[in-house]
Amino acid sequence: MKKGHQVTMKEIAKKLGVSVSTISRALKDSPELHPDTKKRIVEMAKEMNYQPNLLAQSLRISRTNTLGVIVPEITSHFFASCISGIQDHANKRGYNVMICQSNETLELEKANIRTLVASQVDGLLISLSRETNQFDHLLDIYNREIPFLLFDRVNEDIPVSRVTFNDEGGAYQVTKHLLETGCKRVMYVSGPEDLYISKKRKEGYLHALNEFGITPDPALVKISDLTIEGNIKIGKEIAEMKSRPDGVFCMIDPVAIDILTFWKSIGIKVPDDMALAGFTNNPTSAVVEPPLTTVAQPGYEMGKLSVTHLLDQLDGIASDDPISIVLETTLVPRQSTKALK
Amino acid sequence: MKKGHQVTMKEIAKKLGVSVSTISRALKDSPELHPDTKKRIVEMAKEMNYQPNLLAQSLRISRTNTLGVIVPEITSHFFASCISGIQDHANKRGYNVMICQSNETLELEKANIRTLVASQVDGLLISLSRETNQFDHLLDIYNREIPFLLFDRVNEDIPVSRVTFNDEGGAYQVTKHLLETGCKRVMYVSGPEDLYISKKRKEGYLHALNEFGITPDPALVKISDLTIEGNIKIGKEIAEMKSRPDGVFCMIDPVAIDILTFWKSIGIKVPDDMALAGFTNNPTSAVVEPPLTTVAQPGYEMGKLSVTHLLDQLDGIASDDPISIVLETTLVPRQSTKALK
DNA sequence: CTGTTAGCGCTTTCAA
DNA sequence: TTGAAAGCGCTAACAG
Repeated sequence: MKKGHQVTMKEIAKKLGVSVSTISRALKDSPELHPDTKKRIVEMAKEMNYQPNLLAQSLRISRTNTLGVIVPEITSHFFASCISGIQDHANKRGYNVMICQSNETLELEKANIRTLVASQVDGLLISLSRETNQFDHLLDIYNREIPFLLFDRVNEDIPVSRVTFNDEGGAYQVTKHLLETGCKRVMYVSGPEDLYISKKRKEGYLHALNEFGITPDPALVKISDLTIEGNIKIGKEIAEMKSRPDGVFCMIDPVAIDILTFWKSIGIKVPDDMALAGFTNNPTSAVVEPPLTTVAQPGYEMGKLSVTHLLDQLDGIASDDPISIVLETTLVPRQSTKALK
Repeated sequence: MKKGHQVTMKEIAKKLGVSVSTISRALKDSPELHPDTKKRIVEMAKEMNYQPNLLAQSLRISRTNTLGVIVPEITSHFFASCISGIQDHANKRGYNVMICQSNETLELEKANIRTLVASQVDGLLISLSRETNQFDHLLDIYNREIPFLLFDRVNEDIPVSRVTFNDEGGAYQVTKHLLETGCKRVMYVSGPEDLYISKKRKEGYLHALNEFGITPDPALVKISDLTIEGNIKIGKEIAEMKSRPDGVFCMIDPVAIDILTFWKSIGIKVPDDMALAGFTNNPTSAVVEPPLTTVAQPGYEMGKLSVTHLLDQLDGIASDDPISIVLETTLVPRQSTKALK
């Protein structure tokens, strides 16, 4: 398919018998033009349906007014919300956004960075893939002074700004809630151990246990690979334990939901047999039966704060020194845990 | 923040004392270069961490290898899946993707088109907003010969390719299913009437009724504005009808789920009091209680087919003549409708 | 085998 | 008040 030709300033200039620079000036409403010329040009531009070529502009000023975003996957409601927040607020400040997903692989994450950088984005907002356990690609763009920050899935060794939730605090809240509603043996189902959130949420879990004077029991920490099969496997293992926990806190909602579904199929009652809680507050968590106690993470807000901070840095409103923005989470108690007495 | 300077060919050239075009040739592995020079250049480029400037390349060849995508909202699981399919397969063919959301408004849809066109995307994949009831902006890009197609939320008056589901067929399947499982009075809860899918799904609904020799009852068609409040209002109206339907088919899952939740709160049992079905097969529909009978629409597949067709047209593999691609849907019977005898 | 030149569309000095 | 010229980074036709 031949792409339709776009009108250029040159063509308007020829049609009107003036120079290209005059067109340029007229179109950006320069004051040093004769009103008549300006009027003629503006009208002609409209008539010919002229649209500026952002590519050319960007090349000239070496700025694209475009930001790159890399998320593990777009179909996750949480990341979709982040993207939404990023996009709305980037647009508000005159920026466009290019979105890529790493599909949770290091390889694609690297490739995405390469393309976005080649596309001359003015900055990057990155949420790391599950696989990302080495950071050369990030240090590389850091050394090349390409402005970027990390959000949600971050790493603490890269000297750039980070936007995270208070994962430790959220996990503390929900574990405490389980303990307050009568659980004595609370289990933590984690994701892969080198994930930032796996660690942070475990800290919160341990913190709450400690506060209640409970010695952590290694048998009460399990690690899922976060696939459906992996989650169900954990559900099964728990069901078959000689001495089961009476409350289970899962690192993310999908784990809890998979376990819940499996338990229902084998007749385990939640919360009577075991209480269950998740983290993230996915839309799904509200409609399962029983509705799942979880911790709300405002994704849109995270996106908004992230992009705002990065643009503030780009625009010189904020200092270039890395900062850490921590968003608070909110406990959402539902029927999958018992009520407070 | 000052953006780090990107190495250019010019700088490599100066460092090596050769001309820029030699650099260019070496970097694209031109055969007409002395192997030594080539080697020196490639090594130096690597050492200096050279990355080609896609902007400059694009400007030169008047092609960006970038596609624009406009969806009503990214946080919908269905559209997120479409995007995922689009992105994966665009990348596979060397294209990047810029995604925008219209937030279901005509105004943003227009603005998005403007930006994407100004950014010189090579083509557009558009799913119309709910508000879109005039089409000047589409005719405009059509007249300007910018390649694009419509998917899912389409309009039949624009002479471009369309990718849709067999909405009529899916609605027929699910209505038939309700009738086969014993319902006598099946209601259709539609969205706004000028929505393409509202119409198409109604046709399928009427088709099934007709096949079962049932005269459509205007009291058995309701229209929701698709907000939570609107959906609940419909749920309430149904509950208060003197002669209720015994089966309700909702145009999209969220409507069914909102109604289900409301009904549960007032003690109406599904499917015993009334059977209920949706459309789309949102992840949520599988985990509500009872699980919702629905019609599966493979979003990823739709994205994949859409982008493949558009790229085929761009690459001259497919004809420029508009075609209509229709994807089949699958009935997913679950417990919110009674079982077949 | 390599350099020179021109040009993609636009903006911005510098001159007139 | 307007035009000419240079340049953003890259490629390709043309010349050597």
